Formats: sequence, structure tokens, C-alpha cells
Amino acid sequence: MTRSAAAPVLPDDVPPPAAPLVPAGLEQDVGYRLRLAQILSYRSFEDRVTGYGAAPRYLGLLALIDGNPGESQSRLAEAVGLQRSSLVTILDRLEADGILAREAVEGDRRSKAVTLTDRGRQVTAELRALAAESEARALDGLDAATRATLVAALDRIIANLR
Amino acid sequence: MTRSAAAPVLPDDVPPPAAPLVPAGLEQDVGYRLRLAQILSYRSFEDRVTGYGAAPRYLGLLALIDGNPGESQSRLAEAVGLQRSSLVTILDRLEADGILAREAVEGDRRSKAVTLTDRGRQVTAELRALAAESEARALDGLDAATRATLVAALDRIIANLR
DNA sequence: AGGAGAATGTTCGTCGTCGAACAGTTCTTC
DNA sequence: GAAGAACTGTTCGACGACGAACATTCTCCT
Repeated sequence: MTRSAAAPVLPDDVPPPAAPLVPAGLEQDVGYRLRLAQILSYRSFEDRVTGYGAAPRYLGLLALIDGNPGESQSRLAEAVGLQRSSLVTILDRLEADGILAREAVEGDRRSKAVTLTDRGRQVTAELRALAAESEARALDGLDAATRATLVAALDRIIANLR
Repeated sequence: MTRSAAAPVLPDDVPPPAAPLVPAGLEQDVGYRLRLAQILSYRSFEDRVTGYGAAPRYLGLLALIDGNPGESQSRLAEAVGLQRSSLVTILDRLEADGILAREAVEGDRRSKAVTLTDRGRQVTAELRALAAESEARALDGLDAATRATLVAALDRIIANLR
């Protein structure tokens, strides 16, 4: 990073690529990177995908319902790290869009079983493919072993904080 | 997940620990984990720290200003992954709290140089210590090599998406 | 010079998320 | 069995972040 004493030959009419700012004292902080990586990753995915309404933002939720049909709203909320109350609005919209359905569950008249519709499953599948593309860009340059370590480490963090 | 044919010996009056739900098709997805880990990590930190007003939420920003005093709002916003317009409100409050200051920069009357006050530096230092505690909990069980790989991988992801 | 274009910080309307409350239902415990 | 606690989904008010505008200032070109 230190500019060598030997002046560069080419005229630097091109400004240096604006060395990324580094937070003092958080040089090794994981939380800081976690937040930044998440914001950028999310944005890059949403910018790339259009025409699916609110679904892309909630792909994680949709995949969760897909893999665990009939689950209650409470458990879904906890699994995706959202508040029960927040989930209500989200499910309202996705239900209005014909992507999922809330059905009565026999044996407990309080809770509702959340399920994907056929259309919901199709939309989820398409979004999954787009997410995979987006993720490939994000993970470019990381070999398989590093990716595996990354996934395992994140899982451990999630488990520690749950 | 399939229940073995051999019935468990102990009476399971204790319900199974509610096996965490897994999103179908995203079993290896990094974006999903990134978001979840970030939400939980953030929440755990904010729950643990009280009495600092709005500062904890913006520790990353404060550390950034601490390490790069005099930087413009635009560059700060980009570095921390926020919108320029969002940063205005945040800086307004932190400035009102006496944590930072916006000074005129000579040579460009558009931009303003953001700096920490003495009090701001002290608050940042205290929050940094608290963040380190919180992070220790999150990273429990990960050895030094794994942590280093994690940090490097996140840095790479951030660089790829920037 | 001088005018088009870009960059800076800012305001404003919109929307998503939270947290505290609530009514209805189920569980627990005496 | 009946009352109290615990859980379900829900509503409502408060607040944060966004995106599109804007006025001001700077830069670049010819």
C-alpha cells in the first residue's frame, strides 16, 4: 500500500482506485464484515432480479416453507430471524400474490399451516436458480474447501447465537 | 431424520429440541446464512449494550470515521453500505449527541469533513470493547485458523460485490 | 470563457421492521 | 373441572432505510 519512491512512469491522470476505508479497531471484526457482505449480497441479488414482486426478498422464507410445508408462522418467523408480527404482513402479500396459503390445522385452532401453492413452488424454483447465479459471482475466487469452511463457520455462529 | 424402528428407551416427555428448519434447495447457500448470522449477531450485540443511545447500531460507522477522519459523507456512506440520504439522518443524531462533527473542507464547498469528537472517540472505544465480548460469544468453538479463513472469505465476497 | 455534465449534501414520501398490546385458544396445575 | 399461565396470529404506532427529487458547487470540454 505504501507508494514506492520510484515515481510511476505512466501519468496518473486516473485517480487511484480509492482504497477502501478501513474501520479503526475492527480490522479483524467479523460482525462488521457480516453486515457489509450481507447488505451487498442482498442488494446485488435484488438488483439483478426484477418482475417477481416481493418474492425475491423472501426467497429464504419461501425455500423454508417449501422444505417444511405446514409449519406454523411462529416457527417460520423464528427460523428466518424475523418477528412474528413482521411475518404477518409478508405472508399477507405473498398470499395475495397466490404464492402461498394459510390453512387451518386440525387439533389447534390457534395456529395456521403455511404451504406453497403450485405457483409458489415454481416461482421459488426460478428464484433459486437466479440466486445461485448471484451467489456464484459473490463467491468467485473461493475454492471448494474455503466455501465449505465458510458455510460451516456461519452455521456455527448461527447456532451459537440462537 | 427418519425415526429408527427401535423405539427409544427413555420416555420422550421432553419434546425433541425442535430441529432447526432447513430451507429446501438452499442447504449450501451462503447468502441465506449471511443474512441470518448478521441479524442474530446484530441483535445479540444491541440487546447486550444499553445506555449508549443510537451509537451501538452505528459502531461500524464510528470506527470508520475514527480510522479515516475528515472523510466525506459520500465515501463514508459507500464504505458502510448505506445510502447517502440515509447517512444524513444518522449523522444528524450523532452530531446532536456530541459524538461527531461536520466541518467545512477548504477547496470544495460541497462536501463536509466528518470527524469524531473527543467524546465520540471515547464512546467508540468503549463500544469496541463490548463488541469484542459479543463477538467472542458468536465465534465460540471456531479455532484461529477457521476464523482467519472466515474473515478472508468475507473480505473476498465484499470485494467481489463492490 | 462558458455551458453541459457530474458530484455533494439534503429533503420528502413510501415502505419494512420492530415492540407492545390484544382476543382467542390451549396447556398446566391445583 | 376451573383458573392462571402460555401460546397463537393479529393490529397499531414509532422509527429506520430507501429512492427520487432538488439546490449548490465543482469539473470537464471545446
